[in-house]
Amino acid sequence: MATQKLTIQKIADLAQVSKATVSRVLNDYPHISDEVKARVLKIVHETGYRRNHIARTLASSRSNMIGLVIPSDAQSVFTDPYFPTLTQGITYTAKRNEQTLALFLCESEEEGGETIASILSNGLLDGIIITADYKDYAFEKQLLAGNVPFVFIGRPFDTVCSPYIDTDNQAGGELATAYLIEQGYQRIAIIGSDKNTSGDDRYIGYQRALEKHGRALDESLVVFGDYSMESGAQRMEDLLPAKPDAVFITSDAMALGAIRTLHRHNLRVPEDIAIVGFDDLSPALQADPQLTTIRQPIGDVGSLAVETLLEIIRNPERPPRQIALPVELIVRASA
Amino acid sequence: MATQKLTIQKIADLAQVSKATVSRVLNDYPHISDEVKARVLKIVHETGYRRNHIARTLASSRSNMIGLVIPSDAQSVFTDPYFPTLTQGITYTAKRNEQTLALFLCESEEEGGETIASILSNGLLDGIIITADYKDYAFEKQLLAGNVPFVFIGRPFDTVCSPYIDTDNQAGGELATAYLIEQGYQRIAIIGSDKNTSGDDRYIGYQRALEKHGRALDESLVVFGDYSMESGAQRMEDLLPAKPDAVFITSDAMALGAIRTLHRHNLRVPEDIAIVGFDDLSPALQADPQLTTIRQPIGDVGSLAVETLLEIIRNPERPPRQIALPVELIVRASA
DNA sequence: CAATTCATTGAAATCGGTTTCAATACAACC
DNA sequence: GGTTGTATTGAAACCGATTTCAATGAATTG
Repeated sequence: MATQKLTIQKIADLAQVSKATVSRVLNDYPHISDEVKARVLKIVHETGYRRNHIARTLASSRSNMIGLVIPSDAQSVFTDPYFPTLTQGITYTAKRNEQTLALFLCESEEEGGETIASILSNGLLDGIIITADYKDYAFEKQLLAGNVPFVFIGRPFDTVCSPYIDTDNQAGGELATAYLIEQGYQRIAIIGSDKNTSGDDRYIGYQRALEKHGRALDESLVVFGDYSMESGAQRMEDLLPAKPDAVFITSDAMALGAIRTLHRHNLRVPEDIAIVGFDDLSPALQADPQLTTIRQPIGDVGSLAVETLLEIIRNPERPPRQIALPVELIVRASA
Repeated sequence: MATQKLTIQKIADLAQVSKATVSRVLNDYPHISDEVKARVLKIVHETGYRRNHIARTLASSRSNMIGLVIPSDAQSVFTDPYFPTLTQGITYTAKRNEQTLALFLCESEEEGGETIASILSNGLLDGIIITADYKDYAFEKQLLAGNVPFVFIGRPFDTVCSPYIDTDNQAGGELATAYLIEQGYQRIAIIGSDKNTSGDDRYIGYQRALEKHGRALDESLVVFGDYSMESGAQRMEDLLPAKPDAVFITSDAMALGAIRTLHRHNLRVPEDIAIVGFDDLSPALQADPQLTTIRQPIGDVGSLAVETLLEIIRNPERPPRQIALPVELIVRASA
């Protein structure tokens, strides 16, 4: 079954038309007689011909290929269920739009810059999606200087004009905290993250909820980790002397770690300390008790990023869209 | 900073040589005078010129791009930390070899077939890596019929001649079971998986260890799940009437679920029932107590898959390599 | 010194498509 | 009937590199 190489020329010969006509048929151009169209399609079908992606790209300067750049340290891509979920949403929507997805993981800032430089200049990709959020973005300048469309996932620090898709972290923080207040908890702590914009926003939401309910901010109830399980365990340790009766923990992974710490101290969740997490990814269900948490539509963020990117590719003039998707409180057993 | 489009022709003009010469310099061909070489490189450096990847591919029919195909149902890619870890190893090694990685997730058998058909015929990829293991592979025939090099990850059912990289699941099963035997446990159960070759192999290892130690196989101590946390929880429930004092659970995620079931029954790990898992991915550390488990070098599997694939691409004649990487027992608190 | 080899370079073909431009044919209009 | 417009098609240019082939000149050989 030696699939001998089929080119558009061979198809043209078989159908007794020119290459140009075959190309037009395949690209669904108008002004082709039904007869010719049928003849060409028949041959294409019979032979199983498929256009060479590379040649199409070169000629049309549209590759139908987009990139996903994840400039993150090895550890978190590994551990954090955030990335698989996101990737899932992206690949799914990319495929639905007949886009091939290229994946770039970068382990250092420098490597990220190099990766982006190479993408910008080698003409392979129609556009790129970049997970931002936790770095002060030198990349943004680089990207704006190039002419490859891009969309950030998560709000980059200090961005003015770049398109991004994020979740509504402030609303999430407020929702979580307000829920704890309404449940009657008095000393509501937060384990936040000060390494990224989402962490900042969730903390802002926390503050806003306290304020709205006339509660003062108690600095001793505020600590910051880095979203990882380990940091959750440690920060909870730091928090115990302040005797909180509830904690808003800004990632489920940290919540998992925190619960372990509480168990070690023979404190029960939620009887002794209530917990609300953030993410609603797998750790939320793995926790014992299962977490009351804020659900972020991570998959949708990925989907929307692809759609937004494709829109920009098609219509580069449009002003950039900056979107924050709504979040939702999921009540389970931990609060 | 309008990066006006640089082509090899412009570089050639600037350096006052022909396109061909520039190409040779850039590809490090021999027989170029040092003087010309230096002149060209200087211009290239000054202008920041980079070759157009697409054009190179078309002309040389080498894209330096490989694909990773994951034909898996949505759920597991999402949940299972196996895939991120694997992907990590693959992207890392791909990058080190200056390969771009394209990612394809397929949610159904049919979609997988279509994806592979398209890869096989559109000339974009130099080769592909496919995660196998849990499907009876119609894909294998399809791949063998095409002329794109490939490597499987995990041993496909019934493969004869296809190259694959796997971990030594039989040895792992034997190691885990033997350890439990040596620790003096008497009624050693297994929660296996009968949906994939790795599950079969781990079960074979379990049987072999029993046999070597002169223990009879007790059917009531053998149940099968599907590697997921939920199935772990359920199968453990099924297992309790048989009163095991130790369980070899063939994935850490299942072990996590199983431990939850045990806790619900007020059974303690490892005092009442000891557990050995398999994988040594994040769930192993999230479990309480942390899992004694079999470490699979998943990242290495990914790396090796890339290297093997590149070797095949360079040298298609070589007979296919089928490799099983060694595993290792990691002793923690659960047994 | 003529003949041969070898390093160095450029012109042109090539990869497999898309797209522009011009040509033709046929219908519609004044 | 001549003019205009429009649908349909093909020839050829083009995308931006690599690679083949031939040409040149210098170095080596007999």
